[in-house]
Amino acid sequence: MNTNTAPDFIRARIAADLAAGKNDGRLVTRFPPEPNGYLHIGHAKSICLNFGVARENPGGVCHLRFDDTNPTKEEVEYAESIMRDVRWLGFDWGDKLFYASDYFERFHAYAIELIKMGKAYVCSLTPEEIRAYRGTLTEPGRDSPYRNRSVAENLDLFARMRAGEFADGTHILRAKIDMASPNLNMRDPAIYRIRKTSHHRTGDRWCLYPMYDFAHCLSDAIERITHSLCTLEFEDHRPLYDWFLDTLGTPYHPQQIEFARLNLTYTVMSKRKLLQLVHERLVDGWDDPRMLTISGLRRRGYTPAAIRNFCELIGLSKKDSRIDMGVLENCVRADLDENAPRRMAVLKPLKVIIDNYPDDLVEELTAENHPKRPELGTRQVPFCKEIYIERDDFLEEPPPKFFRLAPGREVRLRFAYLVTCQAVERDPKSGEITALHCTYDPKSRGGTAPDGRKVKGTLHWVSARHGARAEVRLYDRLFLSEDPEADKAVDFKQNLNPDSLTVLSDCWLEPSLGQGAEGQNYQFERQGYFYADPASASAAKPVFNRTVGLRDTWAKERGRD
RNA sequence: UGGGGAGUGGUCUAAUGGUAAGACAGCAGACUCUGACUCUGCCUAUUCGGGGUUCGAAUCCCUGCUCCCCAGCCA
Repeated sequence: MNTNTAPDFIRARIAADLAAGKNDGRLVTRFPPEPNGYLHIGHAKSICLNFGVARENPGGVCHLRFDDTNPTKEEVEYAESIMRDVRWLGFDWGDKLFYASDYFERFHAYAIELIKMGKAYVCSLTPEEIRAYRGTLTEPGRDSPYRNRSVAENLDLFARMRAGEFADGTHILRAKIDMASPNLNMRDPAIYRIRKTSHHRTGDRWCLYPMYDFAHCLSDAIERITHSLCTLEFEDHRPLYDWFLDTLGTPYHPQQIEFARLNLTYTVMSKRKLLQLVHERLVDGWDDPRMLTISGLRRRGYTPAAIRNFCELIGLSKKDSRIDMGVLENCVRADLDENAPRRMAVLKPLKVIIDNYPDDLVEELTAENHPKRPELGTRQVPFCKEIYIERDDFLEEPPPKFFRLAPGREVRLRFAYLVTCQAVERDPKSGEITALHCTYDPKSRGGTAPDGRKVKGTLHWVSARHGARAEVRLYDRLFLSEDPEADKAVDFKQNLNPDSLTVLSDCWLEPSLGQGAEGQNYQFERQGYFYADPASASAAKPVFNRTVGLRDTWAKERGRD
């Protein structure tokens, strides 16, 4: 699918490193999520990169490492969902599962080393004071009054911090770097803060926890990661990443390389905002099919292959960009077109009575499961005098180029018969069309007339006497504007699309779809791809989620008037 | 008027001093028992602007502009 064979700048660099014999020819990457939320499509890009690069190179390895250094935000539920999602996407970390929290003792030892070198100190300023001392983007910061505490005093204080003698926020351990650095990250950044919170893995063993900048580079070094790939916003953390490792003289010094994170139109990607949508119940949980989380996409009916292909297609660079949602949609269409079995389902039913069809006759007609893959076989679909067709497939006054059903017009019922509309039945009060009367050509069984006459329109249908009733959920984009976060003055939730979910509860499925379809992808012919919602398996009637509609040039044509 | 990044068709990505390529979108058509799929053709960039070096510049130099990130005891 991706015809552009040129490697991206990261793969090119890795290839060069490998060719130059760097890192003894090893290649080790890592995917380092914080277990503070569910994975989304943006993480998929990183997962495909890190695991992909490892898979592509002989001997390459990718670690899954939980960056669990902040117990106030992290939960096991998240860690579990992350593992499930990475696996579902088709990647395997083997026995390379790590937790930053497993290194807490080593981090602590490194911190003490820093103190002994005179490169770290306990600062007892309040958070507000620290901010004031930090200076601004254009003014240098000022040294903390605690900056010159003796090594002995720092050691003592740090020990007492660990022992739990101090309350949250009263002291932190800081690196002693340069309060005048133009890079704010270098103005004596925090290394350890006190958090009397129990951790999802270490319980109450610790009351002080390392900061990201300290923990991440050390974790990478401990695991002997060769290429530490992260997003652009960490670019100006790289000097700090390098400072810690150089200052401590770790046996190994990984290379951090940054790339642009994924943005998509009509959605938000930050975990913080997704969490808000979940907590404020604006969506139906992390796996709401409108969410661009991995679990949401899964429940929507996306396939791992489609997501992987998408990640490959969009490329990799350092340029801020926003990918059109249509690209993602095309990727599932492509996968499902090839792999999803076809079925017929009527979403907005209109009854059709075939007047010249025997009252009690039921015929089992043969329908192919996939037009291009005969090996996927056929199925039998019952046909009788009363059927449903799609309301949109009939128009009393058809406009030009409309070649579906209309009074006096003949169309084909897919895999069945040619029928001609003879009369319209309507509600005398409302005038609403309640049913159509048609006649069929008995000689057109299967869908072709022996005289070879052509009909332009083919409609899908379901037997009104045999079909299974179902609920179908149609999803539209979650937000109204391409970039819901564009206007910083407006809450992004103001941009939510009120019509992002449409529930159709009077849908009719061909009988083969009535039960046991959960977790299956189908194409409902002429409509789109649908996924039998596993979360609704116990509902009274089957529930199908629309993954994505078929490309609809007729709708486009209509949209022009 | 600090620091770090980035600017190539509508959108992504490639071309790494040798004369702008691919994909998606769009448009037109062919095919069709899915107005799908597939196929064909077309369209859109003198590469953010301005200078310079060079036989030759998207690539190198100078200069200007625009956008993104950084002032958490978040990651």
